[in-house]
Amino acid sequence: MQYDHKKIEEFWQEYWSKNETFKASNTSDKPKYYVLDMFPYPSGAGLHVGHPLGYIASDIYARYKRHKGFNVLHPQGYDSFGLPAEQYAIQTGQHPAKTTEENIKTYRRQLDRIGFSFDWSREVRTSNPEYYKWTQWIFIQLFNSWYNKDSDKAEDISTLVSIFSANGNSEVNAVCDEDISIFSADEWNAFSDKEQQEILLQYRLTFLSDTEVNWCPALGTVLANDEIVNGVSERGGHPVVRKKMTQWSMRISAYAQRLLDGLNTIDWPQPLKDSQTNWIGRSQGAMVSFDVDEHDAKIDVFTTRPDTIFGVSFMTLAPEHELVSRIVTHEQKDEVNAYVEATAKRSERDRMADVKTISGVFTGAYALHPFTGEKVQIWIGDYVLASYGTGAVMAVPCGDQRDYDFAKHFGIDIPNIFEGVDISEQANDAKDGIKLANSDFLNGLNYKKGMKTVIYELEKRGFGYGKTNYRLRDAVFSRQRYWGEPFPVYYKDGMPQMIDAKHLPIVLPEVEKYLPTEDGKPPLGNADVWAWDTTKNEVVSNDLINNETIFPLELNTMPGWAGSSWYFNRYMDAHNENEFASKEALDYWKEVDLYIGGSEHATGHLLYARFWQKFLFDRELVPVGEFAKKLINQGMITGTSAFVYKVFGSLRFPKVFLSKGYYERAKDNLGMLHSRLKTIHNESNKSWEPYIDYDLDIIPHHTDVSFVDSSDELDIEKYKKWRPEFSDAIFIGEKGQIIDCDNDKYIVGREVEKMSKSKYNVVNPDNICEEYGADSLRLFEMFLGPLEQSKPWKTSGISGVYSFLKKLWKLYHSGENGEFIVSQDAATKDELKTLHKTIKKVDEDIANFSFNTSVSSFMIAVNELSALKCNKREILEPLAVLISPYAPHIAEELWSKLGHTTSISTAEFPVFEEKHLVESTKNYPISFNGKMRFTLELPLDMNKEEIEKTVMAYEKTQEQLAGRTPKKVIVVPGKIVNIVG
RNA sequence: GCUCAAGUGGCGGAAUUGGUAGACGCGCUGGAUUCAAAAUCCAGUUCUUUCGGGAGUGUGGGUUCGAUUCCCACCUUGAGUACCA
Repeated sequence: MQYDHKKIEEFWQEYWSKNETFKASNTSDKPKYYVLDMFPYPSGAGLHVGHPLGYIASDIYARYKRHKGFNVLHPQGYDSFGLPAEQYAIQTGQHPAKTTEENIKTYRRQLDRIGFSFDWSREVRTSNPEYYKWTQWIFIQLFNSWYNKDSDKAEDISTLVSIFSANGNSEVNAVCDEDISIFSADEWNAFSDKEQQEILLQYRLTFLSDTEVNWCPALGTVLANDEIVNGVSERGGHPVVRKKMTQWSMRISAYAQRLLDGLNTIDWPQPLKDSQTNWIGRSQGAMVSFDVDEHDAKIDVFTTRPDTIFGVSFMTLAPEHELVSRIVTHEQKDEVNAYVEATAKRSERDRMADVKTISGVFTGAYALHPFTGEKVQIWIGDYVLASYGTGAVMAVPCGDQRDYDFAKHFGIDIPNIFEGVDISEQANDAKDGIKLANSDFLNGLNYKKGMKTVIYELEKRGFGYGKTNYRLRDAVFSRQRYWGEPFPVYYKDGMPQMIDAKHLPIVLPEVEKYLPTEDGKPPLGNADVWAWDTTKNEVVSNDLINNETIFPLELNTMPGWAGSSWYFNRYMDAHNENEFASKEALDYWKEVDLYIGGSEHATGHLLYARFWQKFLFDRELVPVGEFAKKLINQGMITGTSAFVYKVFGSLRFPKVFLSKGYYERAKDNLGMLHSRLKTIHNESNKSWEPYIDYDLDIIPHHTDVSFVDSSDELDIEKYKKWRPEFSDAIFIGEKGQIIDCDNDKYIVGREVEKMSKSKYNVVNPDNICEEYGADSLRLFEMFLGPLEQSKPWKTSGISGVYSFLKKLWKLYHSGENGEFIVSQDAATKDELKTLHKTIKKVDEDIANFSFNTSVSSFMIAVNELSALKCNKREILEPLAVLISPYAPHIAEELWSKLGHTTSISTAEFPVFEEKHLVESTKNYPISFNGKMRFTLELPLDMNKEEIEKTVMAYEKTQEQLAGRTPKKVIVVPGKIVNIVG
């Protein structure tokens, strides 16, 4: 019987699903282990071979952990709210739910075919009302919470209300909006309900505010900072402008420090930690107040270098700064206004792109230096950003290059406050080993001491205080989209009201159009039934809205990251209707032990999910403050695009394509190409016009990779069929001949690019499973290279792992007709050595996540066993278990042929015994290479003690020979023995 | 600009407490089998050589008996980030 991957894989996939082999229990004597993949967004294009890479890795680990005796939770689901389904709906009118449902079906079919050990009974979909009911519920919890800096955690809003009614807000140390006015207990109690609500909203962890947001007119929605790349939308590349809108925001800034601290407690990749650290952007320094001369105003600045305060020679405000209009002098007014207007017109993108140009205007006003009392000019300049710090800087031109450039450009003084440093060419931004000068009480101090001293003085004299600043902004949580979670919010008297949790979910209403309304409201503005009846507690028609009991519902929906910020907790108890997960389930599974996914989520999903987890932890809704102990970023599998080279120009003859080699020569020598084309014309008996223009060019075109074989030769017939407009084209081969019969080859150009439909380089895993089987696909994806690295797909390489599987099969199907034969004889030393070498390697490899090298050891093992003609049960049985995480189907098949009636996934991982390696040590020749290195010749059956004895004896000889005492002796059984002097 | 990661055959990649560089696979070459092809099996495959050797892990230095591995400088590539005061 031949190795029939199709039959085997179909059989076992059905078996697993029927027997619910991988269903995890929430109670077990075994230790728990939670392996999670980042759940996919089910796009219309389906899976390509790049997608399952991380899933295969996590599946191998999950299966391995089962063999090691763990109760493994390995779930999967869908992040099914998203923009593509909505845009498709806008174009076709098809409901996104329907598109999503269809796409999920395709995904599920494709995933099933690869043989994952997912527990599908726990599947979640973020767009299911049973799921987003709890997303809405968490939103309500956030609304009902405030951040107490004294206890350093989120607390119920009721604790804040009781403080207010007892003591007012002057003593409250909370993370809240800036510029909150102080009130007493009496004042609080005298406030109207609406006034109280307005104040509380400034403290809640999710709050409404008029924020300047990134508005994308083309998409009709607001985008978060991480959804914008180079000033255009990440999806679609549309321009983005700044716009003020009333939006829900999440007070993630409250958690800035804890999100930073938490990074030290989790095993995540360093680059990812770095980018989160960077994104949070903690910087330590001081706030300093400068009085404005002749005005009752202060300019607050944040600086990381307060020690350089005696180097201040001017101040710069952002053009948007609120003080600008107040302090500008009469003479400077026109100039300043013109500048402010000009900057406002420029988009963020222009300002970013135009870093080099120095621009700014003097306001005519002066600030007073807090220590010297000197007058310093106040300028405005667009190099100062309104959104960071206070929107104003104290400029120290000798210590900051931007201030330096600005001062040089406008001829402002550049006082030097660094001892022995030349600042005639550029600013000095070095800190170490430099002492301050011309700095009054800071003279002679270094950076560190200067910082301490100046902050002490600032605080003592009331000019400022030490401060830690974060770059992390509060996250805008509203989207003007249809296909997202509706807010459980209605508006009474203009104030947002939460719908009581027992009436959730608030289900997405039907709409006729998925576009924003004509008066600019979000798509939910199209819904007729979208009002809240507070007496019946249900969603009712908009026509019924009145002032008494029925109110309009929120028209925005939640962003994509809402549902993905807590889904890992839902898998623990996916069907619970009373809680988002039961306490028992949460206490049992606690957190994800291994999380695998792409690094592109570093400052999006992974940061927001940590934020929500910390919030839920504060409110004692989850038992741990970090949701994933270990995280691995799998690399991307890129495509290998293929190119044909089309001759282009105002040619009056049929289309011509050049083979790669000929193209390489012709592209720099178009004259040669021209005469060649002429010759070809003369030789050719085809009837095309003889005229050839000199204006030649060659353009590479993508061609579908499925028309190209492993040696990069193009199947011209297939290409012509695919592109009928080129059916009469002429193909010129490597040597410059017209390709007629078999006289020449057409070779395509190759380039590694991201897999994408438009580049025709997508490889579908279905086709690979069909031809080589899922086991081959799994082995090959691992074999391609290290998990974390991105690497190009090359289908030709798969033959290696495929023939490995065939060899393994043949080893145990050696009967005349290929029937299963297994020997009961005891294994020989060499056979045991092969087995145990493999056990050791595979065990280590999986523990280190270097899956690629285990595939190599499987191949070595099977090659060695084939050479020994070993088909013994004693070897096969453990070998099948070793291979089963990687190639589960063939492993199950062999396992059942060995007479087992349960799945191989219940088998124990074989135990490595070192004696099998030591005892089969081979002979090693001595080589004396002139100095201190020796390799010992050891007898065949020498054991460990004997080796050590021999080495000891040898050490002595060496001591005499070299006159030195050896420092270290390395004994590697089966390899070499070295003596190091 | 800054931060991080990485540079090893024709290709993907092995080799980490510093100890036989190029495992394993692809590709290629030769052979066996075959009418032929596919499949399979065997041998070879870093470069160079006067067949003794010699050189060799981006470049140049350093530490060491010994460096792909550690240190310094530089070059290249990739990723992230960017007027953050």
